[in-house]
Amino acid sequence: MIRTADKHAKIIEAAIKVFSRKGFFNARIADIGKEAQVADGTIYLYFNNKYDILISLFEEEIGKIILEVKLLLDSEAGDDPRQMLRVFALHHLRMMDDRRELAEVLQMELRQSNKFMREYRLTKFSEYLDIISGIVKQGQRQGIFREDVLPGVFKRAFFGALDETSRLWVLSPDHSYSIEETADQITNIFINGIIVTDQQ
Amino acid sequence: MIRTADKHAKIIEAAIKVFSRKGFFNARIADIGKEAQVADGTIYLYFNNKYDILISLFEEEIGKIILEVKLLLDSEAGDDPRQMLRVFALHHLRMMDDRRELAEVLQMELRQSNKFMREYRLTKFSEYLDIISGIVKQGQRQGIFREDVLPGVFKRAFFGALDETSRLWVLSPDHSYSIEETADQITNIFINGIIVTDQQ
Amino acid sequence: MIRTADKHAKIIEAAIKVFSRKGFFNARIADIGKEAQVADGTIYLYFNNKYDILISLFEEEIGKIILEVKLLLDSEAGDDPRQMLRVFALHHLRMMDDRRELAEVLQMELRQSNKFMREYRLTKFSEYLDIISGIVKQGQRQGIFREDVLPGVFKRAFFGALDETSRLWVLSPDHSYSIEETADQITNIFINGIIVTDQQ
Amino acid sequence: MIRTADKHAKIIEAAIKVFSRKGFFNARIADIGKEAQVADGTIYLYFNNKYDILISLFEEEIGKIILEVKLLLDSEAGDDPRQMLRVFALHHLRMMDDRRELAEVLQMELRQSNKFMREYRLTKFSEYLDIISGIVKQGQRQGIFREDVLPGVFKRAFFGALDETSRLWVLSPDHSYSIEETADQITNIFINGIIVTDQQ
DNA sequence: GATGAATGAGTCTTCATTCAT
DNA sequence: GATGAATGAAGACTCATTCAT
Repeated sequence: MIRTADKHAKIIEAAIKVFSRKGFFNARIADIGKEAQVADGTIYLYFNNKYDILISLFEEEIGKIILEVKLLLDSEAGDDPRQMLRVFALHHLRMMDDRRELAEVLQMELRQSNKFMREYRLTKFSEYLDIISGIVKQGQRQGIFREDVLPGVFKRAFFGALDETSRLWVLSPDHSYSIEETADQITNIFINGIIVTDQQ
Repeated sequence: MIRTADKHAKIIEAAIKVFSRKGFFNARIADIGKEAQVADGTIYLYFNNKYDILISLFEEEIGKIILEVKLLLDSEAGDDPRQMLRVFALHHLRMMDDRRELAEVLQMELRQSNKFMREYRLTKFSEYLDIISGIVKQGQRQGIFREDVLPGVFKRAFFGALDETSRLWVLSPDHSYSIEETADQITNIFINGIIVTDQQ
Repeated sequence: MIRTADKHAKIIEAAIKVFSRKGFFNARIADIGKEAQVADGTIYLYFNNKYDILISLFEEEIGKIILEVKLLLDSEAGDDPRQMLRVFALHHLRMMDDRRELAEVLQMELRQSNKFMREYRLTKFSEYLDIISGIVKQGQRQGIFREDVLPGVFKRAFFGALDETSRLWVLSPDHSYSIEETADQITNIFINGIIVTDQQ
Repeated sequence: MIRTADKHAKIIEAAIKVFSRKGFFNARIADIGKEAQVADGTIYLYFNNKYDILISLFEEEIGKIILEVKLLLDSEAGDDPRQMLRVFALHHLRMMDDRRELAEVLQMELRQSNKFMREYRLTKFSEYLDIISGIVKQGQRQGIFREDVLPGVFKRAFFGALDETSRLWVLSPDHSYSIEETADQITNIFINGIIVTDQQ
């Protein structure tokens, strides 16, 4: 039914707003209900419990981001892994800037969840990080990136750099530097850091 | 009094253990009391409330880390900003590996706190990050690092990379790569990323 | 309509199963709906509320039992009040054994209901007990039972003895004694207890 | 500490009142707290949960009753099992009459509990019933009661008769017959029912 | 200073009941 | 008549904090 899909989405949207405002633990189910304009009990028709809302939110929203970034990589990065990293970084920072509330939730709650809801396994998040290591591996096959770079370390370092940087805007929304500038800065550092140079 | 100092420290230590095990919100004051072998009420002789324990923990422990890393930079890095970044990275990862429980607390709770306890201002954390930007600035003055690198962006990117990487061990303590190897990987990426090269 | 009667009966049957399994208070309307294969809302077309299901169940099922036992008394007990008590006891215990689920509901819920749903007056239950006192009175008129026996006390004592005894099977369905044996034991005690003897 | 014992007892007393008034399921913890003049949370310092209050209540109160009746049997019944049954019946009915609220709770809730809190095993209740079968066995050894009477059936029948009868007063406190009269009636029936007579 | 019993506000979750379809 | 999605009141239980000892 259309109703059903509607309400599920409305609740997730409301939860993003409320969690971003108060944090997961300080948010009350009643807050989400009010924001989504449904009764408290209705939430439990779509989610098992409060944790389940957070987990669903993570998986669904990160799922959307993955689709977006993959589309963008296909259409705008060609086959150049340097360009791909640039596209990934720019998309990540833009998304974090456009969807401020979602960004806050991801930054604040994802880590806790990783630990306390281990049963759920944040599979989508892993998938997101694996896009980065995939790019690195491709670049290594193409002889563009150094062979000694560990993709599994790089993906975390690159994501960590982007994530920590974007917190700047989430916390203080008046950028001193533009998103594009920052994305360039970071991507340049990482590309220069792993590119094969003549003298080496 | 020495006793007093004793108990304050005992409570902080206990809080680190309990918060790392359960997270701040799931931890009960009673848990900390039991772990520290003091009565619940005693905790309120040393801290204003539950939040205050977390904030004090942050400031004091990060304060210690700052002292350690500054000492190390003085004694082992000479005047070379590349070496300084290497020392910083290695110290950070070692510390996160040695003090696993503290590492978990910092990684899980620092972000939430940044937002919800704004009044407290995590001044020590800022100070810690500023060590990185200080190194970059020095390197730029020495003509070793590129002028166009923004120290304020770099410090966050570098810290983010280290932080995200170290989560690997916190979550799955059986490293596949050694700490030294990883510290080298990351430092190399960042140094290569910002170093002044001949052709430029 | 036959359909209607059908559904009313289906719901009562389902309620017996569910109440016996979980008890009245722990049973959910949804459980009954699922068991009866009707929607939750449908139940409210046939009953005013949850209590009403229980009360209807009592009155209807006890009504059936009364009809059965009266038929049996007519056909098998002749005019002998001793035989009548025997028939009553045997029928009661057999019924409790055959309809285990109904037995559980009666034993567990009848007492609570007596108190909290006073408005409803368990008239059928009173009628059932009055069969016993009727037998006693007849026996007294016939000079078989002692005049000083109070039928109003006897009916409760006799019913209580049967009821409490039958709980043995409801709780632990593997009898050590047969139903007939037990019915005889109890009836003998009560008949011997009130019969007019030569020496008295 | 005396305080502790005090509060535990106060809560049990309050629970008896509240449960007798509203029944276990309709009673709210807040009701008990108010009645006992303690905060809701305090109740959870002395009991694990709502069920635990009921179970504790059962075990403790039945424990007291057992002590009383055993004392009475020792002091007033001599060695005559007929007299012992009489004493038991009289004590039971008197107690049910004197402690009306406790009586209601026992009559209304004991059966449900038997089923739903099986884990707890109502050991004290079993012990209480075993006093009856003990008397019967003694009477059989003395040649006063018939050998073919099954003590395990008798104990339930006798208790059931007393229990069901006493509900008369609990529900409608204005007796038409005195307690002594009723106790005599029932005991006579049961004694006559199982006594060895000359002709047998 | 130290204790820990007591407090009671706060919240997730359940579920009987309703009503638009 | 039948449905079942939606409602929202209700209540068991937790736990940070206090304060008399």
